[in-house]
Amino acid sequence: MARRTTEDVARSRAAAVEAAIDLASIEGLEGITIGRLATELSMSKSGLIGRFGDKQALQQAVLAAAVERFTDAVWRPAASADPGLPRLEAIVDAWIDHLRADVFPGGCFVTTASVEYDARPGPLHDDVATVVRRWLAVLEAEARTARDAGDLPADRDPADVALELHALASGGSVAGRLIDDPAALDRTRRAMRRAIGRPTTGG
Amino acid sequence: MARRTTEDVARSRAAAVEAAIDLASIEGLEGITIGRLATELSMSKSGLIGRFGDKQALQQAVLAAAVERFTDAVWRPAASADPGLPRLEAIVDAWIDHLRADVFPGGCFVTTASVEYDARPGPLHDDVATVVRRWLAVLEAEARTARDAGDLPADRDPADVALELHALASGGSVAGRLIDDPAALDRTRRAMRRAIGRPTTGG
DNA sequence: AGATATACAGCACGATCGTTCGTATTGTAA
DNA sequence: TTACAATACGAACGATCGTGCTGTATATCT
Repeated sequence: MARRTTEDVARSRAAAVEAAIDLASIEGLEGITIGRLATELSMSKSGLIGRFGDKQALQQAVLAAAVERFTDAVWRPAASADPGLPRLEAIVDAWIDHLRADVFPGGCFVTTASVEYDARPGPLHDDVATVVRRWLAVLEAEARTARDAGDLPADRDPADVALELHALASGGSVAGRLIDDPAALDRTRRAMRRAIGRPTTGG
Repeated sequence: MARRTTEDVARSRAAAVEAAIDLASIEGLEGITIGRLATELSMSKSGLIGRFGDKQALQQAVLAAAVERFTDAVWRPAASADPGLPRLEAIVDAWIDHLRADVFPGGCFVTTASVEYDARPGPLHDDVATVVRRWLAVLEAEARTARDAGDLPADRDPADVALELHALASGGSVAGRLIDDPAALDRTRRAMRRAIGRPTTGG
């Protein structure tokens, strides 16, 4: 019985974080309130915050869990593809798929967090920045591999490719969601494929 | 003297809106607080809110004024360029310039507002969506002109170009600001130029 | 000059914010 | 059985939220 209880506790904490992810993907990480989250989880404010210490620790836990969710949805399916261009293409597909599937009910969580903290200092800013830097580094490494293999133009900067993909995915999904345009993700996908295509392959 | 006073009032209202723009570009449109804004303007909460009616009306006024500021910085300088590709290139340059010049102290205001309201219904959502739709329509019209003039590939969808430019500018500037990478705007500019370049011109 | 409208300060309101208590319950370890 | 740590509750804290109401000073108009 000992095991069961421990698992229950862990699951309960995880459940709180998962609920908070969904809430924060809509309202923002700063839009989380202990009261609302506690109500949604049918528990007291003090009981909820007690697990994390304070609100900031909760936000950091939520961010970490959301990154995990993103990694599962985008990186993991693509990791089995060959390094370089094939993997980049797999990432693009998985990326668009995860946006279309509403893995985060309010749009990409990292994008929301990025905008929230891009001009506000603090631990949360640093955490989000670290996450984005790491993701850009992954994309850049794949782009470099692709270029070295001749799958991208030799004069193409891998860091350019990385930022371009990231900007398109986050900007495209936000705009599409905002103006409620179902074609936006298709356009975004085409643009991302263009970004990793050889110029001579055309649009 | 009558004129003077009326102008003072208008200027006072405008000053409130301008201060709110700067505040909201950092903290978000939802992060505006009557109390903080009033303190910053050295006036009472009731005196401030009295000019607008309620907070939502203030937010809408702030959004409208921010759009004006964006238009002044990006559209107006480019409007004198020839329609089509030249104007698109001028827009890209002005766009990047305005991001580099920190026209909005906390990053592009419309981007912040887009992310805030992309998953939240209400009048603010509708206002922001209208603004973005209008801007995308402008970009699309220029792209169509460019394509019809042979400055873009015939099989290139003008709406694709519009969304691509918009996504790159908003996504690129957010990421660059977040990870504090001074080269990000250069990369974004290259990507935007790539988006309106003929494939054969290369990277 | 007197009437009227407006702008704003001051104050209070109910609500909610994050946080901190004290306490009761529970599972784990000695 | 006893001691301990974790969990969660209810209640309350001071602070701040947006928004009313009221009095007053000033500006505009007749």
